[in-house]
Amino acid sequence: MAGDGKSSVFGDQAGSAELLWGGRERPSRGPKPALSLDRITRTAIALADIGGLGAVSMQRVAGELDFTKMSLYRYVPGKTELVALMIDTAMGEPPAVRADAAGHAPDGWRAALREWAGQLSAVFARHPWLLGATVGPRVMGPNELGWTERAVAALAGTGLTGGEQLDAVLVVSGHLRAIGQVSASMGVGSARASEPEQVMSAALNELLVGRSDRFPALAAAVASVEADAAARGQALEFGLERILDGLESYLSARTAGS
Amino acid sequence: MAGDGKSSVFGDQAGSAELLWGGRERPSRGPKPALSLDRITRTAIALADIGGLGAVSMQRVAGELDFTKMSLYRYVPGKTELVALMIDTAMGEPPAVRADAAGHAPDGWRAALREWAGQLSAVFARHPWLLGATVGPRVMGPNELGWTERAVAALAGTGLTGGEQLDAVLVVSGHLRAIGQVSASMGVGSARASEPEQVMSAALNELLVGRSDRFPALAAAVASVEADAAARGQALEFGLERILDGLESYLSARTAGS
DNA sequence: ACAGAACAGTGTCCGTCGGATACGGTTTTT
DNA sequence: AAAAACCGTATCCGACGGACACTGTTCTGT
Repeated sequence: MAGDGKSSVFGDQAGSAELLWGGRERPSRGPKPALSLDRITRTAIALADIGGLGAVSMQRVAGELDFTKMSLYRYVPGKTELVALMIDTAMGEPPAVRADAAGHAPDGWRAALREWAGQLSAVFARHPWLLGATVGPRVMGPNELGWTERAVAALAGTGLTGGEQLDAVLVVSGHLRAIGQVSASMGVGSARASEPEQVMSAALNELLVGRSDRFPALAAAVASVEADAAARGQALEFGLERILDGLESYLSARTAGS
Repeated sequence: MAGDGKSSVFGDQAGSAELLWGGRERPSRGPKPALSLDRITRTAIALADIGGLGAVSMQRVAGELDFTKMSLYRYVPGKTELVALMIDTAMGEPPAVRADAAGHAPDGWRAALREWAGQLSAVFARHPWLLGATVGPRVMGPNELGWTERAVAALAGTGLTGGEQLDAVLVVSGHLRAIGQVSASMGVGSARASEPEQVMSAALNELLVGRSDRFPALAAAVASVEADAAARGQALEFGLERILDGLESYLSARTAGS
């Protein structure tokens, strides 16, 4: 395993890597394929957008295309690889970022990163299953890598080291994922909510009834949210701005010190 | 669905809520149960710790206990509820936090939150499947709620509004989850790594070979990490401190302004 | 032109999964 | 002692991911 010729950090996931990055030229012999990788992937994404990742099965995808289940395996080695393709396709090409001659964002790293976060957040909102699909080790595709590139590029001119740039991007994307998590809970149950805090506090509130003695701080916080309507709907922005604040103060402390 | 008598944000998850929070008194008639909810849950956790959530199936858990698969359904309504129990049990009781008479942490909110993060991070390291199990809407159990209570309590005396407290806790826990994600990738593939950045840059490096023109900023950042050994192993702390910095600067700006 | 190689899609089979149902044995209440 | 309640088991089901053998189609080398 670790001693074979083609050593790679990808391990058993070479199939995904090849499919995501490889050219896949058509063989010149045999009948023309009636399906295409792209069509399969997009059909699977459409199913996932409606019913979640659980609604995506080989037979359902094939059925949607009026084909047999096994025909899909001519295009995709297995479901794992299909999901990998779904992820990268659903991410889409990262939006182009404005940059000056030096490759830096004209409005500064903070605005660039903020815009990047908003766009990525919109992707998560459009494809909620992405949050569940991107847990655990996997191979990044070109689009996903492109998104990361954009974020790192926004931080490139700031004086942050390479490792710090990666770490910072991880913090921001982690926050977006966290927000996406609770946003994905929206519309579940009887209390229709439209904002993350509402979901959180609605769910928490029900649990906390009659138990505020066990969870006093939490009960107080939830009660405060329920009372103060103006405090709602800011979870994404609040967290993001706090992270950006933290980066900014770190940067100014660093430039002042050195 | 939304109009039935017992309206609840839990929707179809009443079973989990009852199992997690309800007393579950033994019925007085019939033979004594040979199993216990706790034994089943702990067996399932042990399986998940070794082979991930995918290694947990009803028959495997039952087999481990030398029982039939269906016997488990006397204790648990379904697998969803079993996983909910696994989550809350694996989280464990939140560690007690030192507090003074007013309920505030003696070393300040920053130290308290930092310690909380370290402890929660250790839980995620011990049970990596928790990251994958806690995606999507679900009912929080008493332990999970207890962890949240501790974090909110640490922020209770800071001047943050209730909603901001919840948001801040969400940011920190989101960061821990993000770190846990890439830490869970460790040991996959041939490159044995022990720190998040190493995993990230090792996986990224392999993809970036010969493609640095398409991803210049990323390639530069990764190269910098590979070169600078001292920059490694700080992902958790770096991100956490940045978040705490951001909260601190927000707090000082607020108290200065009002 | 023609044979054979390389390919595409199908039909059938297997093991595993979560779960429903029906049943016999056990313990307590009346 | 009878009846009710409960425990664990056996059997069955549909859906899942996937292996394999097979027929039909298309291109290539002679």
